Amino acid sequence: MARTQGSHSASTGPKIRASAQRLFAQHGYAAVSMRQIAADVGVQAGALYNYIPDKQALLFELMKRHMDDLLAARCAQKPAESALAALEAFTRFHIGFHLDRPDAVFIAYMELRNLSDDNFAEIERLRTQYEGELTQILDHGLAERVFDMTDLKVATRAVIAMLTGVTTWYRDSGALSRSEVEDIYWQMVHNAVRLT
Amino acid sequence: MARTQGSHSASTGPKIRASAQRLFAQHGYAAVSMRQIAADVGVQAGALYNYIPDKQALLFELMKRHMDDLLAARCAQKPAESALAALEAFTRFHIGFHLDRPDAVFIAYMELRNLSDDNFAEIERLRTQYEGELTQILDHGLAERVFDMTDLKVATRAVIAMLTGVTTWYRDSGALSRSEVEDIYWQMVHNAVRLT
DNA sequence: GTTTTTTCTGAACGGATGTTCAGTTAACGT
DNA sequence: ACGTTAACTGAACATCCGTTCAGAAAAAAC
Repeated sequence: MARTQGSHSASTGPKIRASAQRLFAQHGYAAVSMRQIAADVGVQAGALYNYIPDKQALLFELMKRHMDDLLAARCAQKPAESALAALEAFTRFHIGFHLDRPDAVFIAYMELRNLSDDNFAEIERLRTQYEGELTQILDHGLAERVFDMTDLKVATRAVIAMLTGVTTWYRDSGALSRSEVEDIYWQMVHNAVRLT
Repeated sequence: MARTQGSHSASTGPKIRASAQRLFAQHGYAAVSMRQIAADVGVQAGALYNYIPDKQALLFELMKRHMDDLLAARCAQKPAESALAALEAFTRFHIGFHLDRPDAVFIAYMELRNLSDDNFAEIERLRTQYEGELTQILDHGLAERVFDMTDLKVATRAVIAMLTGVTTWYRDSGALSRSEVEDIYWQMVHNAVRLT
């Protein structure tokens, strides 16, 4: 046997990424074999190599796409009029974006050590760029005298860690709606950095 | 060849755990082979099985010990006189304990999905127990009217995520001392939950 | 000094791993 | 209708995996 019915490049490529994303998020990059991904797509392992050079490149592409999406979505937001409004918008955006992509988020945070040195550097660059968005907001808030914090960089990381943490426990089937979760986190973020 | 000079059970056991902890933290459980661990200990792979039933048990033992240490160290703290003092003590304790054990912390947060169902349930139980300590403090603060928060459980998780995040960036060789980091985080945690 | 026990080696087990490739077939262009 | 191309199969490659075990040697017991 060889080429199967209804097979074409346009659908297999995305299918591979979708299967890999789900499997990597569930079991981890190192624990998932190319044969498992192929089986999930409905194809033999060799066929994967028509779409990707190797397993490492598949992981990198998933993470790169996720970071590009994140930065693009962030840039698409309309600029806020004040630092306070900007921080609220960032908080709600971050929570919403991350809850929409639990698998991609999981991979982006857990599989950094499985990237080659070059690939890691690229992802880290994008991550730092995103962090910079929040740093800028907090910095503006300092200038406007509406925020107060001892260390700008530490505050940036603390806020992002707190917000990203929502993905470890939130489930759509749970008691709280997304907007309720956003409200709760926004209150805490605001209090954490507000001028008292 | 067979038994080597200076070999004895009392030192090989701890060596295995130490090597496994470092390698698991660095490359991930699934990416580290028993032969790599054995080589790091200075022994052949087969010798490991005099000390552990299998690889899974090795991972579980590392995580179980970490959680037991965490809960024991927490219980050893003297009780605080107020909710505010208790939250400050918890904040400083959590940061200090976690910065002392970067490898163990990394494993405890990253390798949960590589635990068997039974082992996962046990670790999860201990993690929930630790979370409960913070929930209790926040609850007392609500009763004392010094804290205010919309959702007790969400606040617990948000604070823990923020505090644990320190392990992802802090280095002893960096610009900030540990007590400076503790001060900064304590200020943010306090503000996040204080009554306004 | 001899025997017993503990600790480890080295080889082996069946199976899984990422990746390559010649060959086969479906889909497409004309 | 026919030739070309794109998509995939299935087998093979060398290498690694976790785990077992008979046997050897060092340490401990007597």
